[in-house]
Amino acid sequence: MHRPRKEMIAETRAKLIAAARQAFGTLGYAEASMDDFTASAGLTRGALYHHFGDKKGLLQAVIAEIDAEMSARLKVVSAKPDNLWQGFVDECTAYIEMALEPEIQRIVLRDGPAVLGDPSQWPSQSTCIRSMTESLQRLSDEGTILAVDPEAAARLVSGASLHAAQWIANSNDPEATSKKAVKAFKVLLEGLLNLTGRLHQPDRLSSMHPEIDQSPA
Amino acid sequence: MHRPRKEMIAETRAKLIAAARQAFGTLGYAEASMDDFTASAGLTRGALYHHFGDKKGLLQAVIAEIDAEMSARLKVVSAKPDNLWQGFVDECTAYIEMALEPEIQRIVLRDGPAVLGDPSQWPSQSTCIRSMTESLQRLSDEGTILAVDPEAAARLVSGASLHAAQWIANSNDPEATSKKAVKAFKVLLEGLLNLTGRLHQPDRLSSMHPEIDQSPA
DNA sequence: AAATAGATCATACGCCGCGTATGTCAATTG
DNA sequence: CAATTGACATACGCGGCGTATGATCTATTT
Repeated sequence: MHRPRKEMIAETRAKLIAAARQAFGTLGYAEASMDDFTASAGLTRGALYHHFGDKKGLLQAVIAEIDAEMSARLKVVSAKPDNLWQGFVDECTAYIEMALEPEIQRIVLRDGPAVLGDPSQWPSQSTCIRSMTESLQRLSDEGTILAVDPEAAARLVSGASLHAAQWIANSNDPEATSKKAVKAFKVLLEGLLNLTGRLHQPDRLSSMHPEIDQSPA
Repeated sequence: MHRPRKEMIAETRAKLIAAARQAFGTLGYAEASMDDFTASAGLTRGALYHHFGDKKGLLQAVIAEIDAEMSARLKVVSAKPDNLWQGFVDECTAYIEMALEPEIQRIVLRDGPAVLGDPSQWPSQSTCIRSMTESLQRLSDEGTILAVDPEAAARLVSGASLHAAQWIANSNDPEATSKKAVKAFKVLLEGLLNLTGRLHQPDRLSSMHPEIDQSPA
């Protein structure tokens, strides 16, 4: 039987990825010593070079894993409501909230781009963008939003979301900052809505961030 | 006379910053050898450590220089038109165009955050944000835009701009991508406008990107 | 004016981390 | 059962960084 063999290999890969993810997330890519975190997985750099080629390869694998998780979470969130627009809004909210997590900030948003180049080029990041793009495409077909290029809108919205998240996460008063960011984000998103003949529909966005106070300034 | 003395020191600092800026911009921070680029400036690492403490310190100085240039360019652009909104739009345009420059992408947008942490924390990046924030504050006072927190809006808009710029710069077809991005950006920005009683004013944004076709899809 | 102090920069040393080349053992294959 | 391949560990060398030390020059002090 050649099963335990394959399983051992998969386990080795998984252990390396897990150890690297931990090290990259806490120390950062540059400060994480390959000798150290491979040892913490009960292995050596030999295994690392065999499976991933080099340190960058491991980072790619770690990011791919994280991005797959993010994408899965987004898909669940956006598919939940029957209202498409609400699904999109929830997706944006979830996106911001994920970008608040230190591990994602550090590995995906900071070290990733520096080491692997612009995220819009990786297959992984495209997954999240594609998810958001599809949501916008459906909204466009439905007539809910104006006729803009869905991918372009997705990238702008995700860019705004990510910056908002980093701003919030590194703020002295994350609560207050979050309130301000969400309100402004709400206004920007309303720019996408097709309002012909129905000027203001604030309720559409009322559940952007349920846990946060939405009362006007 | 103790003038040449001061001048020599300033010149040394300037030479180090220039050499580092060149190396960081082309090779990237991690690949840039301190021995190499100090030598290219006719100096050694001794001078570097004396003036800037370490490699990070030099990066900070380089970024401060670049950011000062960016801020100056933005101030000029935004002050030119008599129309405040037009000034803001021009400022956004200039922001995107600067973010297309490889040196700024590499040093300020990718390596900077990875090495120095989130940009919203550095004094430098705040300069650009503050400039945009002030523009939005005036527009808010004027009643041209809705009452949102100016800093929040500035950060969202700059985030969207930066992502758009990176997307464009790394695209296979930058021309086409730019068209799509600008149109979507236009729609989002219109979300900020206070449209009470005057629903559509597309001409307000007509000069977002004069060199690029603005015709509808 | 001689001496002292402090600043500017170069030189020299050691450490650590990465990449590669090599070795070893187990598992698969015929 | 011999041969081969794959999975990992070990060993070596190189380069980069940081620091400690040294040399030179300038500005003050008396």
